[in-house]
Amino acid sequence: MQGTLQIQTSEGTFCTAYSARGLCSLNFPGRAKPTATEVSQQVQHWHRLTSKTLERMLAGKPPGELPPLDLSAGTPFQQEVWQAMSKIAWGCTASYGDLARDIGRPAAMRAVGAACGANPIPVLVPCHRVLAAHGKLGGFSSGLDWKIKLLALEGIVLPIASERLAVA
DNA sequence: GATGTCGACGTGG
DNA sequence: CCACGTCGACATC
Repeated sequence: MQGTLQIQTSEGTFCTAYSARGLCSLNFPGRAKPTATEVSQQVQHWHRLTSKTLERMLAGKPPGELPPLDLSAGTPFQQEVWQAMSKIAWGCTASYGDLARDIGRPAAMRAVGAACGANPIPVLVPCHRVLAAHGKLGGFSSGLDWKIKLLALEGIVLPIASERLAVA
């Protein structure tokens, strides 16, 4: 670990941690002690990108340039899931089943859900853009209210069951 | 239609 | 073992 830093936002203080490879974790306000350490120039640069990205997203704008993300902490399966997740564009959504199909394990949707919950970098690795099938909200380990807020910021409107029936 | 139960998957406790 | 951020199939009213 190369260091830990904080980001002050209108929503509270986020905590970040960096490895030699890039950003390796991000915590919502209140989920970790706001400690900070001295860091290298390299990490300071990454942290500027992280802060900027977070601010943009909280302002309802697309993320812009991301710092390198170090997902090597997860198991191979989790890394596959997280990588598939990062490919979901801003303002778009996918279901747990979709992700399972993307990584070639159509029956592993439940495991995908578990992997989403283990995501070390929420928001930047957009776990909130993953909904249950048929546009239902699904769950969110760091608090459903965050998921709702983030979706709203991206202009995503949840389909309603009765609407789907009308279309079909 | 609206419910209820079942099995499949990977990981951590 | 079990519990999870799931899902579709099938069974039954």
